[in-house]
Amino acid sequence: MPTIKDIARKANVSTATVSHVINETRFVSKPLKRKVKAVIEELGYQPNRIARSLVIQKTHTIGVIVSDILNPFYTAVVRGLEDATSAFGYNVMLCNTDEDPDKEIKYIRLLLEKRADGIALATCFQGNEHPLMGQLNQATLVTIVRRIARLKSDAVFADNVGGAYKAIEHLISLGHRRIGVISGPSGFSSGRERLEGVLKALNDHDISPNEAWMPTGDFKQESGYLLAKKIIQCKNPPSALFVSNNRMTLGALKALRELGIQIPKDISIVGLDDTEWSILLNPPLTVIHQSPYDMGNIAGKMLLGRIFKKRKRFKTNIIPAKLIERGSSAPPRE
Amino acid sequence: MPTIKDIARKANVSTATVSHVINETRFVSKPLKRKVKAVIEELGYQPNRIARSLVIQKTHTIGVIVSDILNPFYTAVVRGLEDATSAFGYNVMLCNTDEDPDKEIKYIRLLLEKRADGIALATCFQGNEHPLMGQLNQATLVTIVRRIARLKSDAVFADNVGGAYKAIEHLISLGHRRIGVISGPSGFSSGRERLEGVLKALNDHDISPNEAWMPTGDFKQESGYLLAKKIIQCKNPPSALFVSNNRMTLGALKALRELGIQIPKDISIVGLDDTEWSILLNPPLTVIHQSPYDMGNIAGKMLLGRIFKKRKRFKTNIIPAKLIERGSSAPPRE
DNA sequence: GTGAAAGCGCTAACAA
DNA sequence: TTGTTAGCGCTTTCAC
Repeated sequence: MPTIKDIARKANVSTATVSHVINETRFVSKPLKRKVKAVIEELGYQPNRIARSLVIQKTHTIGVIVSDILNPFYTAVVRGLEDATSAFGYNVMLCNTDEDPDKEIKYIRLLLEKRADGIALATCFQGNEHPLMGQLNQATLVTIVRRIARLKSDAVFADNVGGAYKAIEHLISLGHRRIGVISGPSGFSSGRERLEGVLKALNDHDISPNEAWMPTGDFKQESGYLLAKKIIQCKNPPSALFVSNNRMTLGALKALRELGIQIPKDISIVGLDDTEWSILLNPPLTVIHQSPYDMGNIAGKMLLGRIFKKRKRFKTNIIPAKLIERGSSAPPRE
Repeated sequence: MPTIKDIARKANVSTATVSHVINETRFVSKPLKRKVKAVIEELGYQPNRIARSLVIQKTHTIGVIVSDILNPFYTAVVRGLEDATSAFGYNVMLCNTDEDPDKEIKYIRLLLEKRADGIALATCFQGNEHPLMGQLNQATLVTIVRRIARLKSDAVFADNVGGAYKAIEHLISLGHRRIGVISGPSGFSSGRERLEGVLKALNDHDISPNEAWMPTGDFKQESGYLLAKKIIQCKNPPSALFVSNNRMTLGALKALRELGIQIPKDISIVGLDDTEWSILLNPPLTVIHQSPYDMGNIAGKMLLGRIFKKRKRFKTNIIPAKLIERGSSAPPRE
């Protein structure tokens, strides 16, 4: 594989000249430029970006860490990030943690050692701390989806409180007062804030929450399945159910189908996250849409902004959530 | 940011020794080792893998090029690839082409210049050639999903012929003889081979294909939508429909719903690719499952195999497709 | 057991 | 307008 030296030798110029015609970083006369380009073509020269990165201290690589790309929410986040950054010549390194803290640590270290120019992190650590806080604080970082309270960084989150509030408000406006909720782990800001929105909405309408209808899941399909069954099978089930993420919604819908529950006749359902299949269900699913693509896209832009301009103050960007009313929510039977 | 020299100086050893304790690549006495590690810890040293890559000529990076990660099929492929390679310390660079040849070219060049150790390519070029054939032939490459006939490389494909054959055979076994098919572009091996499987199955059962029921789409949702409408609205519509990829299936299902067509009463449906929502539909969707996760996983392993062992002969791996019978296919009305 | 130093393939300051 | 060369941060050969 030819190097810049081979090109220089064969074209009778210096490596500096070759470098400059490749990067258009200083004037080179027409004839020389032509000759260099011809030799590059002839030898099939491919500049070595590793060497280049070592010198310029930039890799044009962005790392993105999510729990699982198979979750369409994260798929969209990653796609948004890719679109935002690839337009500027950046590549994205995809890292799936499967909610495994060890994997997250491993990946952060790897991205740091590979000198990624930026990292978008949807952490799987619950709580306000992160074991790699020290290094993260020095990195070009944007935290996404889940907040790490003690970490100073740019951030992009969904409006979890608002989204959950809208879901509950919608059900209340339909006449429901017996409302079940499957929430997520309170260790995640997303879980905590969604529950907060739920409680706020209930409180604003003088409905006191019923513990039996409000179990906490782990954001995974299986727990949506199990908890939905539990809620339905309790002596006095609610007339409406809000499920606070798309995996658990999937599980809950499976449970309802198995139990032969009719939606929305027997129970109204509102899910969190719109998906490509929401509209295909019978009835189509009412959801809170969180705009994951936009979240990723904005995260990418914030990262680029920081890489280019070196802003000082950190910014947090809250992406609005909106209610999409479809057939799975209707007034209660009574 | 400290370098290996800083560590060496502070620990009173040579850079060679530091390097060797980091990589465990030659014996270092206990005391020295301890001291070096202490200094590394103290300064928060993070080895620079860019510099390392330049020397060892390995980046531990795999590039994967697909048309769109938002398509759950590719999501699964990428996830499988990531699992296979990350276990060996590799990172994956995600590249979405949106079926845009220019983007594909750009990404291949970029991956080559960044010296990715391997590339998994699901091309968007139709036909037997690839404009970057020369460079691809020298790269560590595995072609996936879509074949590039003239390219010599390892390969992983679905059994498109067999999958489509099973779909049609299933419908025939239910009693259908009026079978519609929405195929994909014949420029893609996936489109061509699926149609081949369809025709073979029809032929094996002495059914002559009806052109009016067998339009060719472009693998995108919109074309599934339009073509399904067209098929349903023709004077003499079929009693069963096979849709040859998941995007077009999504579109076709939307069209049927709009037209108020009952599945499987009015028409039986078989889709290609299982999805997380197939089972939630009413009725659940009968599909041909292609094991995209396995495809990605195997592609990753083949890449690693080639990186480690430098095999000489190329291998092509055909992943079997299987029929998953669910409620959307049933005997015809008559 | 350990160290000195060449070199991986580039960029860019400095010189001409 | 172009060339020389130091150095980016590592690995590894060769010497001791």
